[in-house]
Amino acid sequence: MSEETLRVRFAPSPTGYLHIGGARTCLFNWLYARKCAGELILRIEDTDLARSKKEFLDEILESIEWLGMDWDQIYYQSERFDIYHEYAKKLIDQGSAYKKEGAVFFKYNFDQVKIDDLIRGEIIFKELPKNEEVIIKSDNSPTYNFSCVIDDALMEINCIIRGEDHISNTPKQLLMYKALGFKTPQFAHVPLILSGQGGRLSKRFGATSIRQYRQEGYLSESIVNYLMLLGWSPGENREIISLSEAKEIFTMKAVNKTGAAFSLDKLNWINGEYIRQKTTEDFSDLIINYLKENNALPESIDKNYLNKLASLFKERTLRLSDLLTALKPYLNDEVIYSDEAKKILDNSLIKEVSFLRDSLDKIGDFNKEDIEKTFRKAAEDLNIKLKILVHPSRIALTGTKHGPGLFETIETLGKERVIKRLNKLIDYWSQKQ
RNA sequence: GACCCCAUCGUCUAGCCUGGUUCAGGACAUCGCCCUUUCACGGCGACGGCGCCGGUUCAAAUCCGGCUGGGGUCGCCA
Repeated sequence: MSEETLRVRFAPSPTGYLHIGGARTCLFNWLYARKCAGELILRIEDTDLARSKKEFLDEILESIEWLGMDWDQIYYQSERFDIYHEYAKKLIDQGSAYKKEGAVFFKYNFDQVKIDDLIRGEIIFKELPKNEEVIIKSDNSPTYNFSCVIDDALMEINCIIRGEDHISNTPKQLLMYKALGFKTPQFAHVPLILSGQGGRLSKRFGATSIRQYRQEGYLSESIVNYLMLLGWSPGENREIISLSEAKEIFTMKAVNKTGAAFSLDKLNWINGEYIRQKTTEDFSDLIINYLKENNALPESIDKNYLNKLASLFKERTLRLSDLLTALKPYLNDEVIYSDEAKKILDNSLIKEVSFLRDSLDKIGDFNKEDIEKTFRKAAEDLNIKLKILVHPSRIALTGTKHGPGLFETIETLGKERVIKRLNKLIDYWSQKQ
């Protein structure tokens, strides 16, 4: 006796972009399928012809792949209307369904309906709000609950992994399985993702599509990792885990029953972790692509320079989008002093900074070690603390109070830019007097 | 309202199935200290939780019941 092959499915509706919740449902399906050497079927539920759009479909497929998942088969419900009609007729013929007002209604009686749920155990419904359900609408298209049952049965899905919001759909679907004589599948209703406030995610959250997170500079590894942690735990106090590792140790039993609130803070932290794990070269490539996508990469900037920026910012970047502003002084000629920075500039140091500028100008090989030596020597000669030179210099060069180590920053920017910017600060002070 | 699901730090969770080894472990966030030219990283530390009431038991976060609270569903949407 051979074990039955696991067959699961993810069934998105192309009436919107792939959102966080859908992505996680897909993820659990994928993890379970891969862990059990089963098959993942992608079923596009495009029965609502008016609202389904190619644009959404493309985005959904693209996002699934971008996240690092794949599928074994794909079906489109819009191509299967004949099949649904055939089974509706069967139900009518056997007296379980009837036509009314141009639609087909499935009628049912029951004592109780039992759901075999891998995550929640047995769920028993003793009452349902209705005793009939539309299965074919008056425009001849099937309803969700009907096409879903027919397809899950025909595609031999033996474990249905979906959101908890579908629990209440399950009894009527099970009744249809029974009426049609189909073998009933197992279920796994995964908890919902809630907004930070505890409510439904999609309703109060703006940024819910995977595409949007991608545009904001989140890495696919981070999103997948975070989504896995929402409702599942790899154990051993692990927080950072890759898809390929997770698919080895995933179990449905370890999936929680409780809804989980989405935390941008934690996602940001995970994204930072993945960025820090990148090699400088990889991070540099990421930056290049991101800047290009946002038309923020001047042509004069070369790869070598970007590698240096990557190493400067790897430890201090949470999202690639943060770089859009942080990198401005490095990519553009103009430096704008922030309001916060201007306060430090109240104290004019024309003499000291001029001296520093002249000292720096004399350095032959502009490297951070010699730059630091020059700074220390200048401070000593001027009989002031190093800080007194460091803070205004940083502002002169980048416009802000914060940033990477100053000496590395100076080396990266190069002598020409540095001298020019120090002169600009000196001018700024002169004009204030 | 009816039906269904759920309940450990502010948030995500480990522990719960197989009660004692847990005056509950980790992570994010917050706060403090260290490192340091700033920010960040890193290190160290603090804060903070088993919703409530009963029951079972020598013993309950762990088992049972009720209550309360939160969530979901009640569309010819999916």
